[in-house]
Amino acid sequence: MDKLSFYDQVYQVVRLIPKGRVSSYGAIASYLGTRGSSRMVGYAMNAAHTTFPPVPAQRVVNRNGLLTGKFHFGSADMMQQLLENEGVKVNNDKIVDFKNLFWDPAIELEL
DNA sequence: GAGGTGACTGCGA
DNA sequence: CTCGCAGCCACCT
Repeated sequence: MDKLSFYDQVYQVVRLIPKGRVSSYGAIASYLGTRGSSRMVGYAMNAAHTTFPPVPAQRVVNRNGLLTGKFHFGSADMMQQLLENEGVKVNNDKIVDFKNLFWDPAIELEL
């Protein structure tokens, strides 16, 4: 726990997100016990592409299911392409039926 | 050591 | 309903 940096904790949780599912920054932050630091989760994603194996950051979106960080993938359409490739429908940079595809580690990992 | 940044969130007007 | 502001904390320069 304490041996891993906050980033590493975020990376591991994000990598646990099943294919075809999505999660939110706040959910991950809350699971890590830093609900108030939801920004840090997003910030961690900033370095996600520098880690290996790469973190499926496309599965992580904001509380509204909006692809806020799409621009950080290099191309604005990249994130949407990746999501659709996994079976997640995206419309106007927003995940379709987000609440249904939502994956909360605090609940899923609790079982 | 101190300051600035940020892929968010929640509440208020 | 939409827009704006403040809080939050780890990492970087």
